[in-house]
Amino acid sequence: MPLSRDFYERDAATVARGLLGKVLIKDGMSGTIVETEAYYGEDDPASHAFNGETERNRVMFGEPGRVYVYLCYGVYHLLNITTHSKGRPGAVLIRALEPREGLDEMKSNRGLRDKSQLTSGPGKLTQAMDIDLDQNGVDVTKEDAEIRIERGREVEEREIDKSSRIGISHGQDRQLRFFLRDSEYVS
DNA sequence: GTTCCGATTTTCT
DNA sequence: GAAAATCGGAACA
Repeated sequence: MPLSRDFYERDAATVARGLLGKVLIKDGMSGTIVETEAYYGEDDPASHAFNGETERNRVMFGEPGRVYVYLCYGVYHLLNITTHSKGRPGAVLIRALEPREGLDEMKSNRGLRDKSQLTSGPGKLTQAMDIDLDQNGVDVTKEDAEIRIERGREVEEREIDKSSRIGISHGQDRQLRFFLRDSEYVS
């Protein structure tokens, strides 16, 4: 059973923390989420929503629990899940996974054999799972959705570490990156 | 082992 | 015209 919409209809940092240990599923491939980042709206200069709604970031302004995919540096797709509520932009960037099922297909998609390199970064995991703009707007709370997120194991507070977000030039003061301290798959 | 650089596209100034 | 939520390969040590 996918997580319900209530799960996503909360503060972005709360959702980012809560997603650690959950399982991302697509096309028979799956992985445990081990690293996330929270993004807000008009008060967050690092967020795509900072300068208001555009065609690209529209889904961030819609209902929570949806996939927001966009192209980074014109090369890599990055996977986010929307949070907060309709009209209040927010999203969680999925930065890294620990591969669980469908390893052969992920290796094929990445052209790699090394398991630890399969999904240890936001651009890598979308390549491994074959995620691109086609998945933008998918509702991850639906049982038959192309991309789903289900309950994995419960994560203890002591397993979680946090830091500043990566690859941004503004808003580095806030500790909005969350990851499993001992995971080998963190970027 | 580390550091540097290019790819490529959307958005905003 | 520049910057952006990245990655992998090349160059060097």
